[in-house]
Amino acid sequence: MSKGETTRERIVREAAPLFNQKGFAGCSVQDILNATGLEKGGLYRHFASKQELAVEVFRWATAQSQRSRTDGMEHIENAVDRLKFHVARFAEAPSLVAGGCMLLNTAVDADDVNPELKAMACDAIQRWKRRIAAIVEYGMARGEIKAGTTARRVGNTIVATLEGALVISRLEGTKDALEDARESLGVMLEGLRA
Amino acid sequence: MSKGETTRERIVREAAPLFNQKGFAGCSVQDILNATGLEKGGLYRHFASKQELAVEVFRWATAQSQRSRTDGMEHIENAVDRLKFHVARFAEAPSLVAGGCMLLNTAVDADDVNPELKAMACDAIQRWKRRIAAIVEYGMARGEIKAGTTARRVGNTIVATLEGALVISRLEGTKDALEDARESLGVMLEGLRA
Amino acid sequence: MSKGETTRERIVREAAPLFNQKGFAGCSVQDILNATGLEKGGLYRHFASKQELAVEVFRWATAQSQRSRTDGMEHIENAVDRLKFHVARFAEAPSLVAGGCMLLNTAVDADDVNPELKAMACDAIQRWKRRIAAIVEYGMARGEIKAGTTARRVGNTIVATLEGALVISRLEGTKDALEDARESLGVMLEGLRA
Amino acid sequence: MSKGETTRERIVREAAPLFNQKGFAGCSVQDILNATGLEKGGLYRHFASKQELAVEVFRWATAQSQRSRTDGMEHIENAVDRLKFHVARFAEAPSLVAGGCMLLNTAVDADDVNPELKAMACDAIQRWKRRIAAIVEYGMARGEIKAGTTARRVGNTIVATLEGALVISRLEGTKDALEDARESLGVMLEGLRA
DNA sequence: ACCTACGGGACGTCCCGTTTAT
DNA sequence: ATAAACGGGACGTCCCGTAGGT
Repeated sequence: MSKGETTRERIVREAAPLFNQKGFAGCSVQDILNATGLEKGGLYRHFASKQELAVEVFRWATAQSQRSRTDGMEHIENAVDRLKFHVARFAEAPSLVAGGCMLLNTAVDADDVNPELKAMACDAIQRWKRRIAAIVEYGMARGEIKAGTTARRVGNTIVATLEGALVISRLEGTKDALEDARESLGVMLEGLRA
Repeated sequence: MSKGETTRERIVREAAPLFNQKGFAGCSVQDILNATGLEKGGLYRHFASKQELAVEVFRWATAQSQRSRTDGMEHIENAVDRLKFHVARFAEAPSLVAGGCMLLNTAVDADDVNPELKAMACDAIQRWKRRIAAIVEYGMARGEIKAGTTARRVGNTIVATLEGALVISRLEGTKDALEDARESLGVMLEGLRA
Repeated sequence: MSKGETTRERIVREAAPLFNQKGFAGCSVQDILNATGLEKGGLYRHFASKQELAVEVFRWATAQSQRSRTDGMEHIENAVDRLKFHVARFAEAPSLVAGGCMLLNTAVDADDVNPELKAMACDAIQRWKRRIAAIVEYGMARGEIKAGTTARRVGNTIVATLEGALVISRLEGTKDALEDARESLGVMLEGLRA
Repeated sequence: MSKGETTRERIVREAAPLFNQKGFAGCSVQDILNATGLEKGGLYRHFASKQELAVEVFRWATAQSQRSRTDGMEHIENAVDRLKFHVARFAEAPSLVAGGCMLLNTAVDADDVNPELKAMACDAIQRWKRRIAAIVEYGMARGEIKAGTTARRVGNTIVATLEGALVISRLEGTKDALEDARESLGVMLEGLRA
């Protein structure tokens, strides 16, 4: 890996928590320079604009967290158990990058203001939901989950509840909300068993 | 109401969607001047700082939305029905101010960056949760809800799921997520009946 | 005097030694910000460009040093004595601004590179020479100086010798060159007496 | 002379006027590349840094001009005449490199900013002054110059006056100042005859 | 010796939030 | 309530000097 690539990657990694905590508008290029120890020239060699860097950061963070959330999941046979495992994973380690779930933060931050990031967030959340729905369908095919279950609804509910709970958790400084969400989702998922 | 008070209230009302859509850092004082037709001096006569205005906006928006979400609710006798009504209300009219639920937006926007607003958001969300929990307890007292139900968990779950679903809905531009959330919460609430 | 004017003047005063010591190209805007404690916006409000500031600095420094070099001179009746007084003044206090005579420094710095500053330096040096020539002519009119003396030559010689000596003095870190120049010019001026 | 040495010397020769006219800070490496037709790599093969090149340029220019100013001087027997010849030489051909006397320019440019070049300029000017003083002493020994003449003062005066006059001349675009300096120094030197 | 990559940092424009004078 | 003044600082472009690879 060339020196430039190493630097570029390092910038992304070190900028991620800044964008995630301060938001796009609230995070200045200077903040990033301070964090990385670079100067303007050093940064803008690698990214054409703050926007381009933010996009790269989002892409990187999303890839990171998806990997961490699905790692080891495939070893669980039963679909319901697999979904419960996924929920538990999130409740235990909800964010890899300081500042909470970058997906949710970006969704809120970019919504009315940054179409490019908004589209990426939308895409990422739909991929996540589809992954859950796929497990539900797989479970129905295997007869582990009640026929007639709406896969899409399960996806929406799990994602919505977990993300909402994370916001509450962070606000309160407790894991309560995440634990309660896990519990409630657990009840819901048990109710799906065939 | 004096002329000064009217103007002050008008500023708050017209600034609310701007803060809500662009976030605190992303919304400039100039944006507010453009929206209100005032000049800088005119604005700073009413508010000592952008921060003070944002606080006022948050206070106003929170009061607004609480009123709208509880209006008429007290005519419903049964606790479970009352909770379902509350959920439905949110799913139908999730935000009064353009830009989504100001509570959630502020929670995400202010979290690592604006302690004053963060504290207010935390406070508001806890009041909301407590109101739900109170209904659960009232339902248990009246024998409408299973004894042993964890009131706090119901509050966390309803709030988390609704807020999470709203973010997804806005991102996707569909009501799907909100509808699915309502459905899932409906199932959960039916499960609470004694 | 308004606050802005005060600041503007302060910038000029504090930038003067920087330009004088580092030269126009060698003195960065950042150097000036550091010295004044201002930020970009604060500086560029008062000056449209680094060039404009440099011009202002030169104008100010020139006015300063002319005043200091002619102060009290007019009380000396005899023309030769007046010239000797002028020479002594320069030898004793050759520069008010750190970095040597701004006139000479600018002449050298700007010569092939900054027509605007060059023209100003040229103008200033000619005014200086003309002032000396005027004293010579006044001395001839009063019969204190030999008829037929070339006033212009006296001006050129005094200015050239003093400026050259100042450069040598600063280079060597001694007053030797300035003292020697004063002595030699003294001999020359005595030779002019009628 | 190897090809490498030729190129190195060519760079020095072609960079000299650039440094002399623009100053060290004002002359970019790119300027030198344009003048020499080299690329960055080609230049840095010969010089470790811009500073090293500047040093070499100064050394070269100083040697050049000393040679030209003393060439043929030794054929003049009488010390006063020899000094007058030296003065005349300077007045006629004051600088070999475009941009004026590199010695003076460097002295002014480097003074507060580049200790290495400053030391070299100081050294060069002192060697020059010492050469003049040596002629004065030689003249006194031969009985051509009044006993008791301060050799050092003559050196300082000649160098200061010539250098000062050159600056004025270049600024005004006339030879006037140099001619006047020659005339005045001539008078002074005649006054030294035993 | 060329060419390109690299990070440093100068420059100036624009807009920000606040204060002040009117 | 307006309008201008004020200083802070964000942004991005450009070029700088240097280092490596070819």
